Amino acid sequence: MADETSRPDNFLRDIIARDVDAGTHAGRVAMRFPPEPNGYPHLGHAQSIWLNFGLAEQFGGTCNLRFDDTNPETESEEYARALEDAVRWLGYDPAAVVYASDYFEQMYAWAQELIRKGLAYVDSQSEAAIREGRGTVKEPGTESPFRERPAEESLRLLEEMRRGEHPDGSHVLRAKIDMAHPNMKMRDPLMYRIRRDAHHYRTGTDWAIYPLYDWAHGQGDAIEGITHSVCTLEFDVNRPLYDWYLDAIGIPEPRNHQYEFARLNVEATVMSKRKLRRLVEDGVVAGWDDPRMPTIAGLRRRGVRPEAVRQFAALAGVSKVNGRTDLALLEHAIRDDLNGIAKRVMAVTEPVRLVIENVDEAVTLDAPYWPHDVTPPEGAPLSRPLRLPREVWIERGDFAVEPPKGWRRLSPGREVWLRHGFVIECTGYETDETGAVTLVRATADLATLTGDPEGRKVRGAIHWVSAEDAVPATFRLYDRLFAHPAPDELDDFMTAINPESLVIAEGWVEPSVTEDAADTRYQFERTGFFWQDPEDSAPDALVFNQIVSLKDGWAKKSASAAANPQKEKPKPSVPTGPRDPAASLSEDQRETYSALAVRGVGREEAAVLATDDALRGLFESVASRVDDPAEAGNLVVHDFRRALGDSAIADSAASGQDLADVLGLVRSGDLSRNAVGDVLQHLIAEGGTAAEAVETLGVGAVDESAIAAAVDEALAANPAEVERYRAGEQKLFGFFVGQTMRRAPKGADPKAVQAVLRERLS
RNA sequence: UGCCCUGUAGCUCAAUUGGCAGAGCGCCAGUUUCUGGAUCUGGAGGUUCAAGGUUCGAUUCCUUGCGGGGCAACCA
Repeated sequence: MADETSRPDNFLRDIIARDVDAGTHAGRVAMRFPPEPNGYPHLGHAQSIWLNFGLAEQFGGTCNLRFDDTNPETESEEYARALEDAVRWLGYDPAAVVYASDYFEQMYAWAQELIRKGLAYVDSQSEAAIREGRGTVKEPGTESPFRERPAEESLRLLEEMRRGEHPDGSHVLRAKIDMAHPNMKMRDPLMYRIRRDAHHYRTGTDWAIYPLYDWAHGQGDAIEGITHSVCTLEFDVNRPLYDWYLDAIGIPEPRNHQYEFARLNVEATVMSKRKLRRLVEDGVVAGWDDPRMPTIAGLRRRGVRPEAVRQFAALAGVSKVNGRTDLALLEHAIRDDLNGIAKRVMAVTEPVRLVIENVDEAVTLDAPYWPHDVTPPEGAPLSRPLRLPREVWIERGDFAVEPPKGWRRLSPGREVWLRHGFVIECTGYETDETGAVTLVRATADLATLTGDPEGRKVRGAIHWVSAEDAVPATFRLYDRLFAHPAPDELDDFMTAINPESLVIAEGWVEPSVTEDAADTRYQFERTGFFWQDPEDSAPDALVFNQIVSLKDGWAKKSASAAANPQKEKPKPSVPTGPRDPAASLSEDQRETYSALAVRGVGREEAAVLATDDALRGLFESVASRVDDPAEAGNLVVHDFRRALGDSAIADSAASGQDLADVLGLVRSGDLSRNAVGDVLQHLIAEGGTAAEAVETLGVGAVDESAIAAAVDEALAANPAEVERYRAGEQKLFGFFVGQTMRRAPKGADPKAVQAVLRERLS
């Protein structure tokens, strides 16, 4: 696969790399792209495809294409096919093409198992009652009266549901978790619903019940041996449920885990299926493959190549922040891709006739297809003959009766190059009764035909086509579909439609194009990249789609001169003022807080301790052994808690005595403050005494000579920085400390390092 | 009366896991040019959301506040 400009890193790559290094799945990486076949694929899918398949590729892993077809009412074969086409068009080959519906039988067996284990039950409440019972985001739910139904009864009902003996909505299967769970997804989520009369595009009427997303997704991942299950951000609240189901059916570690990233949004377009459908149904666009659509089909018909789409996905990057990517980035990726493969030819989209008065016989030029700075693709023709006769078409926009400042094109009395030809000077023009220019007159300087004679400097060059030889053509000039950067944030996104998103122009193209393959991509010089519309173009009626325009410095300059540049106003800074750390404490907690503060514990630390009984217990245990409550508070609240990470205090093997010993070692100078974290981590995980931990970790006090050696090494390795420091860049001192700490033995005391550094650098 | 995710340049993302705040795109200049493209060079642009705390040292750890997003479908 072609090399994309790859980002230095993204967090998903980091996670996978860490797992591979740790040998978590014996180094295996298995991804999957899991679309629901209920709509046409778009740029967002493209990024997901790039991410999943690309990541798998990078780590020598596999990636499946799995259709998440658990909802028979919205899904179809047609969509599934479009999705698979998109994957292959983007250049990826799935290790396997699979379907969630392949696993229905297995999922059913697991569901029975959950019922037997008392982890699931058939609920016979109405849909409304279930909704009611779920509570709200701020209030706990209530348990269903069917929650304790005997397993045999649930089993029997489920079997009947499966066979279609119960009408839609009469029963559901629910997991038995916790109706008061702060995460709504965990309040006895539904596993199966009845869709008795639905016709699934693959399983037909075999099933009368269908699994819900959560009860299907992780299981599919597990069956396929997926290692990293990547999905979009809104599923982060589903992750606990994903893991709960895997636990419930007994999938052991190492197993599949879910990670979330932010879906792609692009400036001036919409990406939701609903909105895209509205554009099609309201006739705003010509169809799902209209070149203005952000669909894969649209991009494809526009003439964009998969290389550009992949490049764009890579450039856009991956993170957990919802943002909106500049359209300029997409356009850049497209231009960058086409720049090296599109031959340059000439076409005039808005023609006006130019008569060269001193030319009678046409001149035939040998015009290069490629500019000097592009190396042509292998085997590509290098040039074509071009007839330049007395009359040619030029672009209406390239002639001005009264040229504005900075004009480099034609106007009365001025000179320009006719691209590949000679310099002409405008001698006059004709207009019709409305004042519109109908014809431009010029004389050629034939001496310039073979090159630029000494001392002649003509700034501009305009493109043209022979009026005698050119072929008529229709040009579809596409622009952004929406005139607003974020149409989906509007009350009605349809009000933001850009009326000029498609301009159809009738003009002329040079005859050489009729000899090219129909899917040839061109740059029409000074206009943009084009190709023939794959549906509507015919040899005797050429239709060209603009893939992307060229960057137009002149248009930008005139536009920005017109619109008065508005300066961003500085955001008003709201003074926050001093804060009471105890402000959000309850009455009781506040009392505890005050007592701690009086004893000398820092206020921030006291506030933390007041809300956490377990932590406060540990603190008291430490404080009773050292006579400095402030230090004990800092150690427990900051160092200990950080070292603890995600584990619980109860799981810590470190005692109050151990922590007190650590403080003692710091005080006596036997342990650097810098190494406290490592020692604590060791004590928490392994137990033992503080002294032993220092010993095993080798972070004991470091003698002066070793520090001096590290300092010298650090300074020697960064001579330029030393010079800058000596020249007055004081802030580099911290940099040297860091460099030295990295080289010195683990237990080195930064204060000692600084002392040596100061001496060496003075 | 909640829970989760998340705030770094105009935009999209980095920052060797606590040690000189960077890149691409965009923008502005200059270079080059028979494409106002491309190339090449340079530049501007930062209170790392804010205030406290821990630390020799904080974009990174802690606390609180503020902003953005998500969660109450028998959708995914």
